Order: sequence, then C-alpha cells, then structure tokens
Amino acid sequence: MSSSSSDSNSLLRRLAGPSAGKAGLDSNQERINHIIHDASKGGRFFNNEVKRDEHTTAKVAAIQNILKQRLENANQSSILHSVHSTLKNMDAERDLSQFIMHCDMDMFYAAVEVLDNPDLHGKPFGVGKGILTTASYEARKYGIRSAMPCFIARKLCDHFIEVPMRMERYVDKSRQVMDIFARFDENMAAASLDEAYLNVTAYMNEHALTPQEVSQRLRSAVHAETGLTVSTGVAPNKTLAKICSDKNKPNGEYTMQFSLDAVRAFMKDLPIRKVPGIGRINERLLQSLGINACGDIAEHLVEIHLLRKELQSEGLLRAYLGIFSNVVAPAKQEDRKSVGTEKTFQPLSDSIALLEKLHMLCHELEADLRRTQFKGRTVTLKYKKHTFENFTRAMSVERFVCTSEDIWPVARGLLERELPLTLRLLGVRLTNLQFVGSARGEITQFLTKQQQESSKNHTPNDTDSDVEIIEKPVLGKEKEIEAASGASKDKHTSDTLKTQQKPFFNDLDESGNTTASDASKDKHTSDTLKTQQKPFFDDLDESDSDVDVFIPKPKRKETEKECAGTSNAPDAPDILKCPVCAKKFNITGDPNMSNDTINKHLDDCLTQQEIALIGSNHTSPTKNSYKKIKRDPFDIYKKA
DNA sequence: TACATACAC
DNA sequence: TATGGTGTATGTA
Repeated sequence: MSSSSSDSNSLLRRLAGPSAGKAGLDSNQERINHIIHDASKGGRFFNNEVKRDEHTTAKVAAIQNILKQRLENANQSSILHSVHSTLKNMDAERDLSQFIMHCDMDMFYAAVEVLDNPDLHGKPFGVGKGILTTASYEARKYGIRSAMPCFIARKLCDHFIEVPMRMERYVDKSRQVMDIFARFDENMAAASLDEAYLNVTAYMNEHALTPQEVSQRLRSAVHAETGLTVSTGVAPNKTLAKICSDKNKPNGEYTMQFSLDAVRAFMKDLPIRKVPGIGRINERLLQSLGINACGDIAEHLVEIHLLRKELQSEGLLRAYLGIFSNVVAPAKQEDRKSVGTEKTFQPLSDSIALLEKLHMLCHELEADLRRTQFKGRTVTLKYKKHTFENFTRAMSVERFVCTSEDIWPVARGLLERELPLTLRLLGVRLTNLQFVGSARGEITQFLTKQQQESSKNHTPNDTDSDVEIIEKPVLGKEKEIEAASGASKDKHTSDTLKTQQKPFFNDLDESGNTTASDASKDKHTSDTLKTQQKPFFDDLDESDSDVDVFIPKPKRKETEKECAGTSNAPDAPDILKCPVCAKKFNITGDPNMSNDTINKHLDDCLTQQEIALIGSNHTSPTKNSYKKIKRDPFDIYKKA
C-alpha cells in the first residue's frame, strides 16, 4: 500500500538517527541509512525498532482520526478566540531584559582525546566502547554519530578508530571549563559536563560589553586556557540561547536580536525539531498536521487546541512565540526526584541468576542513596526482555527506605511474580524521595569520620569539590562539578542530577548535571542518547568502589565545620567500628589503613549480609498483594 | 499509585 | 555477533 514506502522510510530514518536528512534525503544520507539498515537487519534490536516504528505510525493515524472527529463538533471561532487570548497572556510575559548565554563545548569527549593525543586530529574516531558517546567531526562525515554501536561505525568507515572513554579526564576538563564560565556568571547553571547556561546581563553592564564581545571573551578564554573550543548562543531566554548555540557549531557563536520582531522572525522558519523537548515522535505527529516550522503553528491553532493533551499545546504556543524561562540557577540537590541504577547484560533466563543481579543492583542503589542522602517510598523495577521490550513494575511501601535490606525484598517480589523471563537488562529505582540531608545514621557517621580522617591526609590543593555526604552550601558551579566527580569515581555510575530540560513550560526550570554527555549534538545527531558507556561485565569487582564515592576530595573548612556539627564524636577516637559487623579499625595507628581498606570492608560486609538473605525465603513485605498476572503490554494503537 | 512513553544528555 | 545509563515530565487509568 501507499503507506509501506513511507513506513520503510521512517524506519530507515529511525535507525539512522533523527533529523538525518529532511524531506528528500540526499543520496549520501540515503546510502548511509541503507548501510545501517543492512547491518542491523534481522537482529532483535532491529525487529523491536520495526515494531516501534509501526506503533508510531499507528499512533499518528489514530491521532489524525481523533482530530477529524473533534473537528466535526468543534466551534472553531470560539476555539480561536480562546487560543488567541492564551497567546496574548503569554506574550505579556515576554521579557527581553536578560541576556542568557548557552555554552556548549564542541564534541567534548572527542576534543579532550585530541588534546591528549594530537595524532587523532582530523581522523574519524569515536569515544566509547561498544556504543559511541561522541564521534569526531571527521567521523560524522561518514554518518557516524553518538549512540551508534561501534560495529556499525566500522561498517560506515573502514578506518574508523575506537577510543576508550576516560571519564575522570573529562570531569577534570569540565571543571576547568566551568570555572571559566563562572567568571562570567557566578550563578551559572551547569547542564552537563559540557553545557552551561549563564545570565551575562550583569557582566555586560559591569564591563560595558555587547553580548558578542562577551561571547568572544569567553570563547577565547576557554580556548586559551583549556585548548578546547566552545560554541555559544545568546538570547532572551534559555531555550532560545540553546538553539542559538547550535547555529554556528562548531567553534561559533550566534547572538539573537533582542526585539520582538526579531524573535518572531527567528521562530518563523525554525524547524520544530530544533526546539528542545520536541523529539522524533512529536516531530512526526506535527508533520502529519502540516507543521514543520514553528511559524506553521500559527495556521494550526484550532487543531493544536483540539489535540492539546496529545501535543502539549502550551509548549507549542511558546515555541511559536519564542517565550521560555530566563531563570538561570543551579539545581538544588533536594529537588531530585529519583535515584536509580540499571545494567545491561547478555540475555539471561536463569531465575536465580537474575535475582542475584537484581540483588547486586539493590546494593548499588543503597550506596547511591547514601551518597546522595535520600530515602524513598516507591521502588520501581525495570526490566528489558531479550527482545528489547521494556517494562516497569512499582510498589510503594509505608515508610521511607534507603537500605538494600529494605529495598531488596520489594524489588525481588516485583521481579519474582514476573518470572520466568529472558532478560538483557535489570534496573531498580527509588522515587517519592525524602532528602535526609544532615540526618545521619550509623553508617553515615562511620563514613563521616573517615572523611575527617582522610582530609587530614590529603593534599590541601584540591580545594574543589567535596563529598556528597556533606551537605554544603551551594556555590553554584561547584555543586555541579562535585556531582560530576562523584560520577566518575563510581566507575561510570553517575549518580548526579541530570539536566532535565523541561520541555517547554519553564518557569523555575533548572539544570542538573553531569553524567555522560557529549557535545555532539549537531544537526544530524540530535537524537543522541549520549552514552555513558559502561563496560558491562568488565569487573564487578571494581564496582565495589561504589563506596569510593564517600572518599572526600576535602574541602577543608566546610567539611570540618559540617562534621563538627553532625558527628557525635568530636573527640573522635582512633578506633572506628564497622556498623555492620562491629569490627574495629585502628585508623591512626595502622600505617596500612586507608579509606580503601575501610570502604572495601564495609562493602564486603554489606554484601555478605545481603547474600545471606537470598537463600532465605520470602521476606517480601507485601507478598500476598502480588497479583499472579502476567500480561503483555496493552497497545491501544495495535490494529486488530 | 502504577505504568508507559517521550525526551535529554 | 552486535544497540547504554541516569533522570525528569506527563497522560491515563
């Protein structure tokens, strides 16, 4: 049928990554898409993508039907009246008084690698193992993009070079870069390792500079001091600034005109897909209505209103007007909404083995919760079948929990009732959080003492960043980096807040940070699931070092101040007692004693305790409430 | 509250 | 041969 060719096109695009070629795919892109298609064909991943693409196609058709029906009963002029009134109200919020800059490092991870190994310059290479997090610009010419598996990159370019990730190095460079950004706005908000929002209004006034001059000053400072390049965008709000920073990437800048007419003109021809929050699916939905650029929204106000739930109409209206949040502030720790961890592995059917993996995850989650100082009431199990289908199962408990001992029985119950399964991923996440901040349990006190100890032994020059366990005053940028360094230590498990680019509707929108990200979002890679590549099986050993995260990069004063206030043993004895097994450590007398030793012990100790639980039967708190139902996901769009 | 989907990085 | 991990928002039931 007529749809088959368009289905196949959308599938090719899906596999190749979004916005890879608009309309009439250029022939090179078409060739690339076919190579990717052929390399993927037949695999389980591919088959799942086919299914998802069909699902999207059906969804688009379903929504068009809904629209048709609603149009029949609609009073168009009254709708138009109401929408125009909404637009008018939004327009009243328009604020052109703030100069917001978005800074976006160019192919950050890859650029750092070139810096350290100039031989890579001009070569097609990517950073990551298994899955790419970043591709060099040379590699991008071959259609290689972030989130692409390496075996496909090699098919696209036979001399493609794979470079392993060195997270610590990126974190280190990021810290340098963010320090420079902070000179232009001390309240800057880091959005990830390689992105930040700044309000440069005050800086401009103080130094009597134009936005362009600030951009130049910032960009040359970054280049001179780090050897890296950054692209910037300046606009009246964060979303527009972000769009602008992409405009002349790499190593470019763009400043929007600060007038109502200029903003409107800018939005008019801007492809909707460029608006953060509008992804592949919404792009297809909107295209099916004839909306390609933000300016097209004006001619479809009735449709948008009739589909306001389905299309997030407020965001679209904002995109049309170019009105978004201009509030720049670093994210607050206590605003976090969830903490979780997940792992991919080779397809596994053995129920005992799956439960063991889940158990380890609970253990890791406990460490993450301790580090971030949260408890929570809702445990969510996530699993992905070997077919790549995703599922979540959740259960809430009465009290706030944070230990593996409490989380594991719940998670186990959630998984057990689904077994048997063949899975390739398991994850566990805690929501309904409560920030416990300075409330400290035994273990926390135990670890806090280590910080005090270790800070005595640390070189005083790493004054940056400190430990999560210490609640410290938020100094803007510092907090971001701190989280980032936590992420790196943890092998790859970043805890850390992530930026949530609030799709539209921003008000007090903030930024989180860290984890993997790379700068590689240029036009054709906008889809990007930036990988924070975890070498899966590598070594479960090292992941013991979860606890490493407790080891401070001491910030003397604050650490001591905090600890003095919260530790109940200011006259700290030289003996630390393990809160789990009560083993004693002589921390001052033993020259071999280190954080590692203590952390290792603690982790082992916790692990042993947990393993003891595996064999024991059902401690599941809510066992009787488990429904013995196994179901496939209900798909409202699936055709009969 | 439970679950799926979409999105960002 | 082969496609990641962490987190947020939102609609729906």
